[in-house]
Amino acid sequence: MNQQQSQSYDASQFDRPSVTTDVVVFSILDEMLKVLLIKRKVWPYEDMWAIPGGFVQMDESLDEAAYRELAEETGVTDSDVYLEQLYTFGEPDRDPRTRVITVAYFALVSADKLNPKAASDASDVHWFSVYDLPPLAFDHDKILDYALKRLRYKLEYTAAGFQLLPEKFTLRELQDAYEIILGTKLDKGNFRSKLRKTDVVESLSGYRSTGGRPARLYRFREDAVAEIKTRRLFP
Amino acid sequence: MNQQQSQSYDASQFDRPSVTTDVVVFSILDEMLKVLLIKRKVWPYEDMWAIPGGFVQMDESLDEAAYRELAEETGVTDSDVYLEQLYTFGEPDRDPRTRVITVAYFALVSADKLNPKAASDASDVHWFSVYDLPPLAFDHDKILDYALKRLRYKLEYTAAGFQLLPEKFTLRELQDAYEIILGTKLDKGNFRSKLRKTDVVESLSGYRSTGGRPARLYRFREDAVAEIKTRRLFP
DNA sequence: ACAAAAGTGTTGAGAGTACACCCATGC
DNA sequence: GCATGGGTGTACTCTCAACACTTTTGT
Repeated sequence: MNQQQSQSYDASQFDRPSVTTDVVVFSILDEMLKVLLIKRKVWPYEDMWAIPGGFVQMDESLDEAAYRELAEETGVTDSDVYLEQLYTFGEPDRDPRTRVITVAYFALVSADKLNPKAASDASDVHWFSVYDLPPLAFDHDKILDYALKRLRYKLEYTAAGFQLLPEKFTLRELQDAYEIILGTKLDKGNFRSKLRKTDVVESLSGYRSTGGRPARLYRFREDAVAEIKTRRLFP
Repeated sequence: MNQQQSQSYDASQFDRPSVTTDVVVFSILDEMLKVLLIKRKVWPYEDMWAIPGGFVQMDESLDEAAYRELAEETGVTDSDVYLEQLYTFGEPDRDPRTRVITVAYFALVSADKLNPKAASDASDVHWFSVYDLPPLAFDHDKILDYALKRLRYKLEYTAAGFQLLPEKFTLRELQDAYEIILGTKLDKGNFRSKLRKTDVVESLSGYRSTGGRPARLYRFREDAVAEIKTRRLFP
């Protein structure tokens, strides 16, 4: 049945799937890459952890639905966050109750933007290290795997990682964030020289005292174009 | 309303959106990058061109729905084609009839795999050059833009482009395909030397006669890992 | 012999990487 | 002074990109 031939076809008389948006929320807490999960209270998968999400309302776009879910769970507003559509999961049997198609998003939130409730350890909301995850409801392990892959990929060729830091930060803190997410050590000198070339940060007048020499504070330049040419397979 | 709290929430009593899959089918015909469009016969957007697609059935996955649509329009089977989920479009007013959420896919099909009907110029099915498109129904211009961007991007760092060629091909034909899609001239020597390093093709015994020296035939190596490390923003 | 297209090699510029060294502060 | 972490420079290697060159066919 083609959409193009459907004037005489009244779709409303047929079964329609439910559509939800689920948001994989990442943040850096306690020097670990963590993800926000919610404990289910009801069948199915009762008492298991799940990615926050909910039904898309008839009058809101998918992005709006995702922002709404994100705000409900973390208290962050649109401008404070990086949100990107990830993938749409639609296996017929992924939810035993009914056909549910889930448009998954992933979000990067700076720890200092989280509201107290989301940052606290309520029994039904918890931040888990991505290296120490509990069993997850539905196919949410698949969604989380996918989100983590995309986050790492994104970080390697864009400046999205800045969304995980407070507005002012030192270069060491920035490098730490990258190392935590990518799971590798980076060279200090090379990290900084490349950063200088790409013009994505600007130095501020302030300093932050550390164990040794105080570190200059920087901030992200809003107008910076922070995408790098990819190395191509074929020239 | 959270999915997690929805045991007592019977979603079926609420309105649900319709969900469709639309497939942007690319092929190389007459040495041009072309896309398959279908002429609408009914309101809305009557007599305008549109990307082929249709409703997702309750017992099929999104991928299956996309494959089914693709087969209906082109006659190609699963194994002959590259198909990838693109993005999900869900603005509330994108279809004036009812709320429709569309999971868009893009496909690469070799011209020699197309069945005669799809390859012919029936009045309601037509291959358009991506540089000479008619006005499109719904938000299909946006979908097509997005698909083209992703196709080019994909081609630059994977070997997906092979799906657009017949099984046996010369290196010149491969380079032509890349030039057509990317819209730029490539250097013959560099193209070939990089290809040699990456081990994605193997030479066959046959030759194809051309205007000058005959060209050796090659085929794509199924087992080849054809993804390249991207150049990273930060080292 | 010459045109046309296949196919290979060379070379300078710039990017990537490892590592050494200097600087400013607290104790 | 010296430990600690911030900050910079250098030198070697590898990739990129332009272009010149050789090879094999048809006419």
